[in-house]
Amino acid sequence: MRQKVATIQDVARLSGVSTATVSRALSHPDRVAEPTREAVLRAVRETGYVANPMARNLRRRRTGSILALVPNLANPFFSEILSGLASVLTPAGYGLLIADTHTDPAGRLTYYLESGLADGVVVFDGTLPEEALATRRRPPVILACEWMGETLPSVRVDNAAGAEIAIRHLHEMGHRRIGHAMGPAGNVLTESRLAGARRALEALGLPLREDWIFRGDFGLASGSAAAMTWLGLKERPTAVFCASDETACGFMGALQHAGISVPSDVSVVGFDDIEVAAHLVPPLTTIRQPRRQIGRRAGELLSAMIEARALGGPSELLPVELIRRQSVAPPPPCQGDLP
Amino acid sequence: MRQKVATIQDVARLSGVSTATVSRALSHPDRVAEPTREAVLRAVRETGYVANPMARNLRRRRTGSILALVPNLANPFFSEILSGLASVLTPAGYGLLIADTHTDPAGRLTYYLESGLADGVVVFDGTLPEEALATRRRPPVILACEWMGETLPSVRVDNAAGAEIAIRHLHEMGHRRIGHAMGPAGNVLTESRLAGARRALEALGLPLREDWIFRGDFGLASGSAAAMTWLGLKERPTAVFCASDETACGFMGALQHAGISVPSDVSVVGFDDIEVAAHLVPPLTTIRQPRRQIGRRAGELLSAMIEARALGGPSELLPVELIRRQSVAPPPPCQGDLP
DNA sequence: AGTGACTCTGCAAACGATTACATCAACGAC
DNA sequence: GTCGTTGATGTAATCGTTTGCAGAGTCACT
Repeated sequence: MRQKVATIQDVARLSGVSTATVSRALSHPDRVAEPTREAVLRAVRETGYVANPMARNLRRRRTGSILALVPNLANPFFSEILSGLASVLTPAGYGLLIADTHTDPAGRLTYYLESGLADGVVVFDGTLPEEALATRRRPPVILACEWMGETLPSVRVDNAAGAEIAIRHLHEMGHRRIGHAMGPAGNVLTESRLAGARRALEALGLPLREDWIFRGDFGLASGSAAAMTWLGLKERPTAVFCASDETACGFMGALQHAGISVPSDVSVVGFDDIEVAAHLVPPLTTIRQPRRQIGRRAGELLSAMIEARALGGPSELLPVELIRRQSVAPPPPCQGDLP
Repeated sequence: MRQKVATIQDVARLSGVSTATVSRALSHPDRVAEPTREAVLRAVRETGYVANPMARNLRRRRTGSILALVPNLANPFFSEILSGLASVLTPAGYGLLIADTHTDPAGRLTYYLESGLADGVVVFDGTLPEEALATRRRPPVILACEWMGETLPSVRVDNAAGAEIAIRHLHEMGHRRIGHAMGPAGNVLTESRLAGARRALEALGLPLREDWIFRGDFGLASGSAAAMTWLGLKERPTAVFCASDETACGFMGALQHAGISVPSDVSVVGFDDIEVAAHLVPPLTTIRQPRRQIGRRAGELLSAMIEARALGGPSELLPVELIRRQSVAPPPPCQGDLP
């Protein structure tokens, strides 16, 4: 029951010109005489003509869309970044195609890159095999948040620096026994936040005890799990730096459900500054990543690469910021410093 | 610096057959003789040939993608639904194109529908002008969560019933003074949750006082705002049913920051069961919407419509469920029932 | 009047696949 | 030996644009 849609031929016939002229009247208005243009536009209005994007793209050898590879679409962390991305891509004439790399079969990934399905790709998943992205005849690629090696351009924050700021803040508030709830093993963010935390602690002359490192995956549940581990500890850290806000939220929640008070009994710092952080009880002190801006810059740099037909381009490091809220307080007096 | 990619012609030449045979060997393997097929496949491997989707789609008169119109991409409520959607669309051979209807200019919307950019559309934004969707020569459209009139098929939950369940639960727990934190005006979800709440209250012989209705927009901030209003009330409801979990979270947070205790001083019920709800303090009692399943069913129904070349199709109502957690308790004894 | 220069438009060739139709060989039945 | 059938392949049209090239007209200047 699909209507037959008007083609450029119909418009040409109706306005008494050739299809070439119709095409020009629409995409290069200044290359066609005023009266002709008007006739064409009238015919366009009359037929309701809209150019077929497939045909156009085939001819122009482009696709008009950008592909975002997201590790897990269900993770709200990405939604705001995608929103920033869309806000710059749409005006630039690109559609945003989204694929979830965890639910997609792995082989599909190279397909995405080689098929010419997109004019450019934004990769949010640093765990993708690097060689998959190294394939030739691929469109420009930019990494957002996560990154790999030095080869591909990326937009991200200085994660290690963020971790250092978090640790130093806890130290300034008097904490000497500091733990860390990690992200997933093998992830660059995990590694560099851990490294930053470790570096800061060493600079302060504090040990990062192995049993104060809680393995996780950035998720809520892994925060709860860390809380359970914390509860079982004989010697507990008085503060925990969580590798993500979600984890911090799960951690605080589980602790409080168990009757532990935050920040009186234990202080918590997160990472990301997701929207809910300010509304938690207590409001979460955290390291803010400018997520919307990450999306925007990724989009801008990528369009520039496409424009320039370049496979490489500049990277960008955006600033992080410590957001002080109420999940951090001086450590409980009874516990004192380590010797 | 873009590599010249292999076309079907190259494969044909290399394997010594016609392009027709190459095409058949790839898309209808059983229609071509065994040895020929092998020769073709070998040539494909050798050249690294991947069919150009633009050309294929042009010829097949399809696009291979589905468009999701989301009111606000930054809202995590949608991420899990989109994830469910992607999980059924990808295996079915469709890409997921996403557009944010709030950042996109309005005119763009009709363009999206009429341009033939997508083989089908999932609309999450019930506030779109209905006539925009009524346009002819549009692809199949399905509404998810929100809905309009009776014309278009939709996948959603029974919002009014959900609201009734919430109210009845509060009533069973002893509450007689019940308020409601609304969603945005003019939204169908807002209307039907409000209507459900009102109906349940009337059935129980309880008034829904005007000053116990807090206007909002489903967001966190509007929850905080409702809390401020609540604090300023002379006569306060002992329980508030919030139209979304985000709002409930903002509401509880702000109340607790002001020293009010949940659920001892006031009980709260949310709507949605977003992931964080279980990790809040106290864990939030809420009405669960099967979000991932909403996405999945929307995808399935939409593919069926596309398959059948039908502009209409069945709607689907998915069940809601009361998730009892700890944000609801009997009302404080001192306040008693209304006369 | 001849000559560039310039503007506007049309012709027709891409773009890269799919597929209706034609062709041809092999085969079995009569 | 002929005919119809079947299966594999090739030929060429088609999808709906964009765009290089060329032709036609106009104008100004020598």
